[in-house]
Amino acid sequence: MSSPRYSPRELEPKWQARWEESRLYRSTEKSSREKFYCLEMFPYPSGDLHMGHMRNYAIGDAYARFLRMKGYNVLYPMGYDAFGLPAENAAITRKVDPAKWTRRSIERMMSVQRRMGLSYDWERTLATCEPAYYHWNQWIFLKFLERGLAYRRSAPVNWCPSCGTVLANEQVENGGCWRCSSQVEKKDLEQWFFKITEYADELLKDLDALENWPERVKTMQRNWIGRSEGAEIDFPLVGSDTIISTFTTRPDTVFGITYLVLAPEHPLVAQLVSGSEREKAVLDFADRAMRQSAIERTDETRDKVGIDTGRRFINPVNGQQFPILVADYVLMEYGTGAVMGVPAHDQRDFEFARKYGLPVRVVIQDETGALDGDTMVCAYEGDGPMVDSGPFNGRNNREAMGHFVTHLEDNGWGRSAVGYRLRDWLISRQRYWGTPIPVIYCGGCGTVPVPEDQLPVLLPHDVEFTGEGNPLETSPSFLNTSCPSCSGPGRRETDTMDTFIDSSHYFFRYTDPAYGKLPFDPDKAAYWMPVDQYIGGIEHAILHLLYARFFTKGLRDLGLTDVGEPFTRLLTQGMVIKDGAKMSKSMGNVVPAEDMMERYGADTARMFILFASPPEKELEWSDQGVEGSFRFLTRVHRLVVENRHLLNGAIGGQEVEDETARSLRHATHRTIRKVTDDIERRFQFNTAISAIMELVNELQRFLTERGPEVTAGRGAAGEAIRVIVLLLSPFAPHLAEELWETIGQPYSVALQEWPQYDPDLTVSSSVEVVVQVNGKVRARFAANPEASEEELKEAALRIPRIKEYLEGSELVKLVVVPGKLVSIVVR
RNA sequence: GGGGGAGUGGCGGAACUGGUAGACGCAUGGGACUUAAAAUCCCAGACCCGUAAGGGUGUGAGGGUUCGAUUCCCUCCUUCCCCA
Repeated sequence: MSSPRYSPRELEPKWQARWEESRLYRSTEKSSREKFYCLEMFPYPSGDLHMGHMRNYAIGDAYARFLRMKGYNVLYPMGYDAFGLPAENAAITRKVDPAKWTRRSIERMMSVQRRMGLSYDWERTLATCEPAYYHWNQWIFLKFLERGLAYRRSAPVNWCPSCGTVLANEQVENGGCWRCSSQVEKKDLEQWFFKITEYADELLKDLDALENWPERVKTMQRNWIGRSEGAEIDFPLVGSDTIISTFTTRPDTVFGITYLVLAPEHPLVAQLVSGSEREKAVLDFADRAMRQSAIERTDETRDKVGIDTGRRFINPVNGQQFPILVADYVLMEYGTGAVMGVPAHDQRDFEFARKYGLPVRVVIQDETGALDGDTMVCAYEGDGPMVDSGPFNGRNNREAMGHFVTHLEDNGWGRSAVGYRLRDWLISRQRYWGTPIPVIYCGGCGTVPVPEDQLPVLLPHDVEFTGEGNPLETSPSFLNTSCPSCSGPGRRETDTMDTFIDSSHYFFRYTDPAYGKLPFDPDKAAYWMPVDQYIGGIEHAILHLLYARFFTKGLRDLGLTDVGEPFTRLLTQGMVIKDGAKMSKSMGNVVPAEDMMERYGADTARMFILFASPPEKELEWSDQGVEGSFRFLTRVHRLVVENRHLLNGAIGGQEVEDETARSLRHATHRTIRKVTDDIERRFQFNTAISAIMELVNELQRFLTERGPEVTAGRGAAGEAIRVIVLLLSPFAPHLAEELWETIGQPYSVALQEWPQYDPDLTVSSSVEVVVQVNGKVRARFAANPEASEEELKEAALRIPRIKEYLEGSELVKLVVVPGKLVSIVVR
């Protein structure tokens, strides 16, 4: 019997066209089925679809297809995170319009995604660079402004000299720019911020309820938010009314304070030394320190440098006076920009105090009770009884912690306080290809928001891309406008928004991407949100996932949604590796997705990606492995085509079955159970695919044994074929669709119900039981799975080989695990 | 420096609740088919000793708990990620 070859090149485009034309994957809210929102992190359209993308989509699509067959009403959309630097750089170097460049890239990206045969509802596609989308960035900005969640202030900011723009704290990695790795500088600039710190506590607390997020992502977010409890303490200046406030997590050490250090940026520095003979020296020092990066300044291996201001303060708890210094290792961004020095109980303070000859005063003793500030060689950071601490002497420092705060509060010296590492989100970018911030500056009225009915503020086209400065400043038509308030001349804000704003609410927009009244239709969002399964790279563990959570809470507080957390379940996929290194252009080890599909077809590529590794782990690329997946699909294709006549008869149960047929049916039903469980509960596609391979092998053995006519067990074989096609359809949808038609079933395989297993057919009639003697496997025997402990014990002891082991020895212990093993201990 | 993963044949990986380590696949060796090759199909295989039956060793290293540990606990090594 000859059969047509498996030819993905013909078969895949054919089915893709058919799916599109029948609008097979369109989703609507009008359904009695339970909703499921499955989402992949949308890509930045660079034009190249790399293996990381492909892996992301192969996982998401398999899952979405599985859920549809399981009976859910699935929303599975795709869009493009289309603002950003590469488009603008192309404009500078090649003089192409960023909008055109981006549109072309999106088209290229989309065509590869279509070739993958992904089951997106393409009618919901969006691109964040479209005015219909970024309109809503501006709208949300205005609402945030009204509520005080957006504000402008001058602050020392991270400046990337190479990108020519400022960066948020989250976008600085190891002191470098997250995009180009250039060393980040500090600059004082007027910038727009979003007040994410207002939600710091909620963002932290709600992590606990995200049961289906990877623990490490939650840990990373917790560390990033960095909540710490402690106290804010006020220190009066000697000879002045001025007060310096510091935050500390160790109020129990206040009696050990021997100096105070200010950050070079601290606003009081200039005032403190004004007119004194130290003025010049201190200001010069501060100037030099500020020019260094935060990384250099806080490097713990490096010598700390400071300078005395000559001024002194009073420690309110004991009335003693100590010096105030300025030092480079204190940063203005953390706490209040002032740090109390307790050298006896903080190693950094200790090193600093020894270097500058500052006193070291022990207030917590260790177990020897012999700590002495003058002789100790390192700080004691442990716990113990308090000494030299007034009313607290003799008490344990940990236990007294709360009482210290009360003591401070009662005397008006300070208050309990909570500190966060999280800073407000700096959203201004001095770039063209982003969302214009909808604000106008008027000589008379000051900063005036653009009225809602004048949105969107569109990006102008009369701009020059020189590579220097913000291109928006070269556009007179954009720059010059009239004040919405007094109609006088006004000047538009030329900063654009951080593109992470675009990705902070796009998942709401998918629920109705054309909606014109608000960022999204509240009713539709109420139906679809939250996202039930989100899939993307671990690199977004902090940035995007934190911003998106913040926005969701912000939108909730605007009354647009009841949802407080956007993503119920999160899957972070592992990287794609080749030859032991991350697949990247710079490594030169990239395997282009398009080439893969050209050679083997989309189904093979998808099969290999899912089979080679579980989704969360790294995936080692192997060209030979791909070959293997292709061989498997070819084998399935031939097997089904050559045996399609078997489907004409009855399926299972309705004919006399011999033992071999019965065992094939068992294999079929156990495979259904295994594959379902692997996808649904374990999210482990590699083992699901292995299970299908095993069933294919089993079926092939069966058919070879029976010969082409298959007199007995036709039903069992037919059932296996049908099940294989169905189980395969989430992973290799084109081939499954083709084979489904081949075996005479109605279009489409994607609309079929996921096969169910018959529990009776998953129970085997016999299990192999292992007999261990002193922990070593010495024999095996077949037993009834229901056999009692007593029966198994007797059966094991009857085995001649086991008898030999027992001869001349004393049986010490015997353990029986029903259905599994008998373990015998002898001496 | 702090926090969190990971370490299993030649390779990717499996072993889900402490119960037969190495499923499935790749590569390899042997065989069938073929004039030949490709493709396909069948068989073999952790390592060591042994013709074999069988025995011993084995999940990064060392120790512990247990009748039994890839799985739990302690110490250490290597590596990756995050934060400094």
